[in-house]
Amino acid sequence: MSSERALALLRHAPIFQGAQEPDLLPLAELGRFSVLSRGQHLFQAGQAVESLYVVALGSVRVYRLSRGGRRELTLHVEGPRQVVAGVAAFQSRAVYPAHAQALQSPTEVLALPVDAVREAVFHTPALAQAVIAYFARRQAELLGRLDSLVFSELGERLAAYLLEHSAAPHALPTNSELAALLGTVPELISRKLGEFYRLGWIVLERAGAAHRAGQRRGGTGPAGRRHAKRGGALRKTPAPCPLFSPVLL
Amino acid sequence: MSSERALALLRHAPIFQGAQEPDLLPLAELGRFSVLSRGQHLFQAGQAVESLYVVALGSVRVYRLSRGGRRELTLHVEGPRQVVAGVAAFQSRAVYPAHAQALQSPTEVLALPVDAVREAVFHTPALAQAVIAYFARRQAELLGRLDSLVFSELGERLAAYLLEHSAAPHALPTNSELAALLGTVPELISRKLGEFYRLGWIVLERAGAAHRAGQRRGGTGPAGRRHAKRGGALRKTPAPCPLFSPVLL
DNA sequence: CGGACCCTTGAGTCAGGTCAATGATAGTGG
DNA sequence: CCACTATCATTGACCTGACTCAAGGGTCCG
Repeated sequence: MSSERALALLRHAPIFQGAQEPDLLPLAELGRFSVLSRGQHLFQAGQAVESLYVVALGSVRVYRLSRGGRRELTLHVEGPRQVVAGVAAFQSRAVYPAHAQALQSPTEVLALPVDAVREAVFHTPALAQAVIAYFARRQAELLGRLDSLVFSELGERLAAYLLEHSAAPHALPTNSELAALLGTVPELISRKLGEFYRLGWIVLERAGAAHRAGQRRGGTGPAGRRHAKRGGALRKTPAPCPLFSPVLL
Repeated sequence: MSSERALALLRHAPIFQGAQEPDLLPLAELGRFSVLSRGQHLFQAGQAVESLYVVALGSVRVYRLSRGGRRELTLHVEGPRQVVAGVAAFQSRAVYPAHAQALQSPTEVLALPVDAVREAVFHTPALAQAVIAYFARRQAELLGRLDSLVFSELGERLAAYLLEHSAAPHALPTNSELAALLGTVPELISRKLGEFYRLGWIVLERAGAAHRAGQRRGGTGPAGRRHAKRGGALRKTPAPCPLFSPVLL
């Protein structure tokens, strides 16, 4: 039964944190899994909202395009157990406000019909409470995003990103992906990383031996790649590039 | 009884749209009105969240400061019936994420204790539903804000603002206020408005005869003030400045 | 009249962005 | 194994929007 998998997934989804199994059962039964490959879209901005998705495997990037379509801004990258379009599902004008695409190659999501979700949430206090808490968290994140974009400059945002993601040695996303995440263009990411490298804030390493876990960087210029650390008042060093680990200094 | 006024206010607050009077009664009874004068703070970012506020009269500006404190970004300006700190009230780490201050001189707000609000919302499906819808709207607004800040340049944001607020002839906020709203500094607002004026996109008029409705602009440079129109693909003309009315062209 | 604010401007600086060329890598189909 | 193509990263040249600093004037209030 796929509804068992669905139930297990829903039980651990933060958006429903605190809900009891019986509350989630009806939703789990309506859920349908589907598999996407890297680059495939779950939905495009402007489409009518039909489903809310829970990531089961892989990861999904939610992003908006600039009017000209020349630039994009990544709003979220959701991994397993995270929800995509969780907010849109409760909006009255039911169109997705952003695009969503799979980032890795097997990416599996559970689609839940929005009507059923609304129904369940509105009739189950525990669910409603969980959703409210989730929305509040979400908005706090967005606010943080907002003022980092307005108040801090690129170097700072990049350094913050690197520090935040330096827990385990791992590969850096593509420069384009980083650019979309930080609200800029790939060229600037390259320059900044180069600068950090020259300053000794980061170390770099070929992606060579790396497992090709869904996405890996292609060519590498002159010196290979860098890795970074820094920030307004931050202090930390980085390690190997596509792969890196943090080291305090 | 002030609780009657409170109830009337709550019944028309969008955050509780759809709720029935009996659901709101307990909240209304716990509400306390207070009056602030221009510039006075309802709360500062970082303080523990104790109340959620519903504006009864006047208007409240919610804003964040940059780390250095040199710049500020206005997140919302809430008028009568609107809620301040509606999202913060449901966050687990209970500290206000922003500052809030009265914009006009009598500004009256109804303070509701957050515990009571949470209690009421979590136990009343109609309220929970209303709050969820409100949060979803709120997030959509924030998203719009986000990408206008990331994707469009100042002239465009200013024009958009002017168009959006040109319904009735009325005074423009201070340049500093506009700057905070649009994520920039007062000097640039002045330059851009001047530019729009020279282009004939806006007309201006001394604030002279204007009623001093809480805030009015002080001195006026050379030509007085401007008024604006323009935008990526927008078409509209404006009228007198501090006071203006829109005119299609 | 002095002080506190505002608005307006000129000058100068710089981060961030555009455009385009160069080199590499990985994957594909032979 | 190899030519071929698509995707990336890196850089130099150059442009410009946005910001800072500072000065000049106004208005309003006490």
